[in-house]
Amino acid sequence: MAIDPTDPRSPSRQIADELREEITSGRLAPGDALPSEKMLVGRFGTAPATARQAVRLLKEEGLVVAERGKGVYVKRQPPTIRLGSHRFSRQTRAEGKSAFEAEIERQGLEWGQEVLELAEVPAPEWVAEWLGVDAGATVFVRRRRNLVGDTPTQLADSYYRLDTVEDTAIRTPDTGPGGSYARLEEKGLTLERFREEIRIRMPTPTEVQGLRLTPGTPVAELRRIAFGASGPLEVLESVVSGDSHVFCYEFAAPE
Amino acid sequence: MAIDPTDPRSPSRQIADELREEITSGRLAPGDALPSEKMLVGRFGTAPATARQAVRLLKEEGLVVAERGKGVYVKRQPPTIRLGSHRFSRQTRAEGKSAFEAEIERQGLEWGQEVLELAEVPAPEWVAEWLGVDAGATVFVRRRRNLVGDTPTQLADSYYRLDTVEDTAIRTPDTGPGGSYARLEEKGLTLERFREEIRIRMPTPTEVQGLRLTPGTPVAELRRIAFGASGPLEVLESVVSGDSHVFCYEFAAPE
DNA sequence: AAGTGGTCTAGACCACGAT
DNA sequence: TCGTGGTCTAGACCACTTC
Repeated sequence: MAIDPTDPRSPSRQIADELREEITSGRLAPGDALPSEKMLVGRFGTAPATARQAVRLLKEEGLVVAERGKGVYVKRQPPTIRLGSHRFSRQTRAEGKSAFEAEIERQGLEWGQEVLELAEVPAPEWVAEWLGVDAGATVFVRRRRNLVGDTPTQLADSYYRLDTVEDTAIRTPDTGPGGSYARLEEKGLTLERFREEIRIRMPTPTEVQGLRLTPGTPVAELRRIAFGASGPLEVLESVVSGDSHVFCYEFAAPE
Repeated sequence: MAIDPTDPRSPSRQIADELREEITSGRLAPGDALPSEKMLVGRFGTAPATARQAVRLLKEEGLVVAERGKGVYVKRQPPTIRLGSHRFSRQTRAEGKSAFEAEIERQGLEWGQEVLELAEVPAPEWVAEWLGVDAGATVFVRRRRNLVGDTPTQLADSYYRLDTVEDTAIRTPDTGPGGSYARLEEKGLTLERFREEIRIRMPTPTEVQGLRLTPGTPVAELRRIAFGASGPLEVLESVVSGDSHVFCYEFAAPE
């Protein structure tokens, strides 16, 4: 139970491994408090900073989360949001629901959205390339934050060519029933296929704040391009917290 | 350039933000060395541990990587491996290439694979469910590690029902040309569709070692089920390093 | 030998939560 | 008020790399 000086692992590693074992074995369940720093010092006989280092390792692994003035707790699993290709069903749009909304309600969760910015901006390089416009051309961007319950789970920026969204509710805070895709189809711009790319990384400090992420939570960066008959209609970049999302895809075996 | 005591950010945050700005602005390019701990102490006038704390924040963000006895360097972008639905083309199998192999060679990279274990094991719960066998039933598992160049990038465990792989090279170290999917099709088990789920998390210490991950690198956990006409043929669980992979999917707009 | 990061000791003060 | 974690000071020793 104490530190073994002959062990090749450093003391902080030994403490971290011991606590991790208690977590994975279930002796410490999600929501349970870890021993406080002082208790670890007493139990293992190290300096406070060494006990802290051990707890920090577990935080970096995303196993535990500290709450200021209270203690360090084994992370609870947040409700999982499944993001799948069935999001883009025309049928759900007909029912007046957006892709995100449909996905959340299908799972019986509450839903919310904040519009952060509506603006005309110079297109970032990759957006210009995907939208098929000149580098630096002006495009319309819709930045928003999606909420499940009262916790933000997704930052999403949609980019459009100016002529695509001309005279549509996509340029206004409320896009109306069925969301922006419904507005595009009303204009005769039928969505035919999608391409998505998912990258994985640690969040920037801005994203940590915007998504209220706890340390040790990675994010997925999703880029989507929605194609109509005549070319790309929307390019989306979205950052979602990794601990509450699963991406699901189904596809037939190609030739 | 020094610490501002009136700044609400803690000194280590101020140093980290300053260094991050130098990285994102390009003044410190990928591969460049950060100022050493002692230089940071001289420049900002803090205790060594405070400078260390700043560097640790950047490591947790995955922006920098420390090399023992040398210094701390801005991370280089490793070559990106695109994992897309076109991996499973029957045509590439006909050319004698496995899904992974095809993907790598398409990008002009070198390829390797180590078989870690071939065994009959009791099915983990989710595998039993996906394969459609009883919980705890015996299944065949093929554990392997994929390499690009000499760096491991992917740990992959494939599970099969015993009757599926009976009398096939899938039970042997070398599955032969076209990989295991080619062997299944030779048996008349045609692959018809796939379902994939991607989760994002921080790696376990075992995975850090197995994939030679640097601190601050998240991983993706990919679960795939391959369906034949008569039901599931293979269930795969794969862990891939987040900093060298992009997942790509294309799909038509569903009804 | 000199420089680097990794870890540790042994304290200190602060902000915050619970009582 | 007391216990908690968050941050800091001011050193120390070690393992490793480079010269």
